[in-house]
Amino acid sequence: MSNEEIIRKFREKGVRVTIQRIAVYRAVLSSHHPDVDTILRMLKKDFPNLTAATVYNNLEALEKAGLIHKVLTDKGKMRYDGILEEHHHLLDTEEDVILDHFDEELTRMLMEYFRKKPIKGFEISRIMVQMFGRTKKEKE
Amino acid sequence: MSNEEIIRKFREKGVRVTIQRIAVYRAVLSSHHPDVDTILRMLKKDFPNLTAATVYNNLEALEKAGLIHKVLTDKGKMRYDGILEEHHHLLDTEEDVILDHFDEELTRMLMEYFRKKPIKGFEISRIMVQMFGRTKKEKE
DNA sequence: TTGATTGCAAAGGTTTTGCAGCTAC
DNA sequence: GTAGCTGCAAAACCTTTGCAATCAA
Repeated sequence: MSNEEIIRKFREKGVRVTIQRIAVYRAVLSSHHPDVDTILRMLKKDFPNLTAATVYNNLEALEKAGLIHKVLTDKGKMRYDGILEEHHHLLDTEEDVILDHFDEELTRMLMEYFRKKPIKGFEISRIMVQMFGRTKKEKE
Repeated sequence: MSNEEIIRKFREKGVRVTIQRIAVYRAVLSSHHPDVDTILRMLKKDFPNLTAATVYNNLEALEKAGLIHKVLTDKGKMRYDGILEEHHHLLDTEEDVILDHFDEELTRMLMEYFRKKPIKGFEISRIMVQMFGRTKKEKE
């Protein structure tokens, strides 16, 4: 994505443009669920003075603007996701594994369900289904 | 629940019985998604020497035994849930609050959905929907 | 008896905060 | 000009670990 494109996106969302913020955004887009430390390491080359505080600040700003999503690992660590596509999780109850599960039909069905049957006193912004179970062993 | 009942449950699951463990289990059952600190404070009266380490140990043991569930807040904090009945969660993205959402229709709809459209290579035993969003302020 | 649990203290790791100087708008 | 951002250091926070004494089975 070109810088101009990113800057346009930021402006659209009322997000201030700084080179660090653009870099953080790029880092999230270009890697798979990075955590803060990973992002820091990725950007240290270009921004030797960059610190965790700034990365956190920017991730928060980008998330508030709806440009990225926060994902929590099973251990409660923050990771970030630049793919805004809704997805769900398969959690292995024995092996501590989380798998992404993309299922547009499911997502749509749930959105529709809650549109018809809203929850009193709660405004939903995102729905995620967690399926607990076991990964089936494949015959070999 | 009587002590005898709890002890029977523990034995059934092969969980060692200690008074601290019983107390931690009671604390989870009797409160809403408590975090470790809340449990500690609840039990300090009766167990002045109780420490976080022991609470963590016991929560882990109880979770492994399937007697309670671990839930992660939107902020990545561990909370525990003693309700094993199927239900869903509303997670406040601002306030570190978890609300239970009982909705049999939703649960049934999802079970039906996955019965018709099973996930290849994964056997579902429990489905939980997490809805992230904001608790709406009531007009006063 | 022996393997698990407790409680204490300390460490570990992640995220947040305060603040002075700087920057985008 | 001013509200917001950066970078630094320190603090805050939550969870885990090591270990000696104790306890359940």
